[in-house]
Amino acid sequence: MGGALRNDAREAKRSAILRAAVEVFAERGYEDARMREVAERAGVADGTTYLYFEGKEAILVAILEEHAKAFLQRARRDAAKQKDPGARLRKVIERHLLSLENDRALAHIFQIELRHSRRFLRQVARGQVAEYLRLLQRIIADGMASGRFRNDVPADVAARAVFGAVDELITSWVLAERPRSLAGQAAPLLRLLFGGLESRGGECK
Amino acid sequence: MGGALRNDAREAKRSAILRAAVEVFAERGYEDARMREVAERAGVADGTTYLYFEGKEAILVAILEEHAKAFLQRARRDAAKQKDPGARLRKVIERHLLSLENDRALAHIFQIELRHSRRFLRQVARGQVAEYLRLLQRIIADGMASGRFRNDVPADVAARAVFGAVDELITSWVLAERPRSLAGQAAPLLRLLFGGLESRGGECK
Amino acid sequence: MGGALRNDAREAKRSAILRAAVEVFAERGYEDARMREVAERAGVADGTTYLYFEGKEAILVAILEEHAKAFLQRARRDAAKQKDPGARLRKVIERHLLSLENDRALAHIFQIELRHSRRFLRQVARGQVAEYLRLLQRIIADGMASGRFRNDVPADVAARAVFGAVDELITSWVLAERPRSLAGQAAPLLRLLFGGLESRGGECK
Amino acid sequence: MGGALRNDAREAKRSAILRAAVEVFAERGYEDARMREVAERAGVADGTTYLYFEGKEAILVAILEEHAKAFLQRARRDAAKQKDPGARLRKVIERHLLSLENDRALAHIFQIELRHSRRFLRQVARGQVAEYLRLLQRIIADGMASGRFRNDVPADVAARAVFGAVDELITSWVLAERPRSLAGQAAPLLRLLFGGLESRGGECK
DNA sequence: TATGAATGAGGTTTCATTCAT
DNA sequence: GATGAATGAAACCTCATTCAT
Repeated sequence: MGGALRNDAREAKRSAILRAAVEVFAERGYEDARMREVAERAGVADGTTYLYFEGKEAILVAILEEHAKAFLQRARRDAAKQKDPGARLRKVIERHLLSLENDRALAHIFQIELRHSRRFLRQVARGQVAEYLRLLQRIIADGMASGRFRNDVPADVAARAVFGAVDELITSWVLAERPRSLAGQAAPLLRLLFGGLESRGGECK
Repeated sequence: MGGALRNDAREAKRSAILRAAVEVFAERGYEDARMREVAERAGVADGTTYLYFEGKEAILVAILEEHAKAFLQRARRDAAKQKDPGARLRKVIERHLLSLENDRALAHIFQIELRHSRRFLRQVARGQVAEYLRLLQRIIADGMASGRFRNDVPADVAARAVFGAVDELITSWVLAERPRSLAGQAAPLLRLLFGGLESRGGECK
Repeated sequence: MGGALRNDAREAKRSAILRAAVEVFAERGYEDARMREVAERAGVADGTTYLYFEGKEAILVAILEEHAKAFLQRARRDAAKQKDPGARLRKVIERHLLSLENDRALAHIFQIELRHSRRFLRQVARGQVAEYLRLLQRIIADGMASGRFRNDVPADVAARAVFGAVDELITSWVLAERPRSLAGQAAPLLRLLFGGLESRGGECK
Repeated sequence: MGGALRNDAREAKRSAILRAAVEVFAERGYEDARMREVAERAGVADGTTYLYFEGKEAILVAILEEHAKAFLQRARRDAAKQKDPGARLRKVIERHLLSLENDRALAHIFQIELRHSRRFLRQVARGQVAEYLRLLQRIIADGMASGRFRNDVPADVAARAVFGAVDELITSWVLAERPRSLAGQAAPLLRLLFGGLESRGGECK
């Protein structure tokens, strides 16, 4: 019980450090962020951060994994609730946009700071993205199997295209001085992704 | 004649430095790249790089601007040759994919190293992207005006979605250990972008 | 108690750095002095010096201010003990000569290294000199008021002349390969400053 | 004759470089002065300065030697014209003050930039000062021998005191934002140097 | 467990000087 | 002689990380 309490305290401190890091990384950028400032803002001493994380980059990794994991869970749960692949995809994309619109500092980390170096991207960030891409790909493949989605495009290419489109919208939003609501762009984006650019000519009824 | 270096000799040295920088930046990443190595590989002394560029970041900017400008020019010229907005868009996207597939180190710089920091992105890189987005948006708007493209999606959202989809494919390719041909992915991507995910159901015969 | 360093330990380290700097600056000259050597001689790591001082020039300023302040205090206290302006001036000058004779490395800094640049002189070093000149001027003005000193010479000119004479003696001493005792030159210098060059002819009995 | 002409041209270029250096050194300070700016202002190419001087410091030395030599010559000639040691000393000091008041940039060099480092002072600048001190000392010794000057002060101490007093007045003037005429301070300074600080009491009628 | 003072590696850049033309 | 492009040595300082307390 004492252990549980101490575990709670430990967890709280860990969270404080992570949250402080999200803010500082978003404000100054990862490279220009100072561990000292992270520690200060978390209300702990410089050295204490190293009792919770291996180092600066480990904090970045932890931010990524924690949020990515949570997002993927929610996305999977959302998807599971929908029968139709179209609805599933829609739900996931909406979740994606909403998750980041609700936390701009975190969005900043995800869209920009996590894309620093090839090494980092390859070893860490893309692991989570790959996971996400697999989810998208599975939904799309299901849609293809059911005849709902076209099947003359490889599912992995489609998944990456969908991800890229969503991702770019979010990056624009993060970089904009006066961003327009992300959620508001979900509908047109989905219309586009589902129906494509071309107008469905009158030849079809 | 004094020391007046012929302009083409100067230009050759400048190019050598830029090319060396592309390679070193791609190999080690911008942050881990050493100016010494850039100079060495360009076959000049350390200080010489500073006669041609203000500093390390200026080299990154020069790489961006030089290639982005050239790409935009080619893309505009390509587009101008096509009457149909659909063909125009297709041409531009193909050009985009091909340009980077032909120079993997450069692709690396464009997809990863140029996205370092918010400051850099906002002030420099996104300037070029914005230019490119405007080109896409114009083509799409034309297509909408002519009835070729659907018009229930804002042209700027569509442009960003298209750019994002292409961009993500390239990033995957850059990060892949054994990348599949980019050009080979152009056709399915275009099919998807033009026609959307949904199968044009049997209702249309 | 955490890492709270006792104040005297901190003070000791600060002093060690300052003393090391006095020596290195005197041996190599400020420009040729290496921060690494200062740190080494102070027995701390390179970076530690920057925990105590903002930078190299800040160390030079600290040397100046610390010693100048202490000297001025002693000089004022000395002066206060004397009733007669003549005795006051004598005391201050003797103090000035002795202070530097006792610490040749420090004298070197004061006579030479602190006079580097116009900027430095104007902004920093001369501030302390001005303080000292004001002390001299006040004593001289007192002497004039009391009839002890001639009053056909502006007190500020007299103060600068006195300072200049003392200063030059010290500089000569600092630069000499085999310097003669500075204190030993105090008496003749004072005789000269008080009585002037001209012999007080026999006409005065 | 052709050689003479070329010599003139050579001499003119040498002078241009020296004058440019005086200005740049005075404006920026020796350390912050750029050889490029010296060359530019002299109207020659960077490398050309090295055909006339060994390097940057050699230019500083040349400035010193040229002007010091000329000054010493004039001072000696002035002195030779006067019979009385008092008048001789007065003439020399007035010449000293005037020479520098007439060329503030040069005065800056002499009072500040030439006092950089111990090495420089010892090896170069002080050589000229020593020469000057010898002149002063000789005059003073003459005055002592003739009974004009007191002889209870070593002539070399007196010479240094006189030099120091004059030197300090000039330094103050160089550093002052709104300097008062130097020549105007000659009379009181001389009164002080000759008569000393003490009022020659009424006992002397 | 927490602290925070201390560490020390590491790199961009400047600029006096050189030398091929 | 003149040029000016090229050279390359050299050092201050930062800051992630450690570890004695």
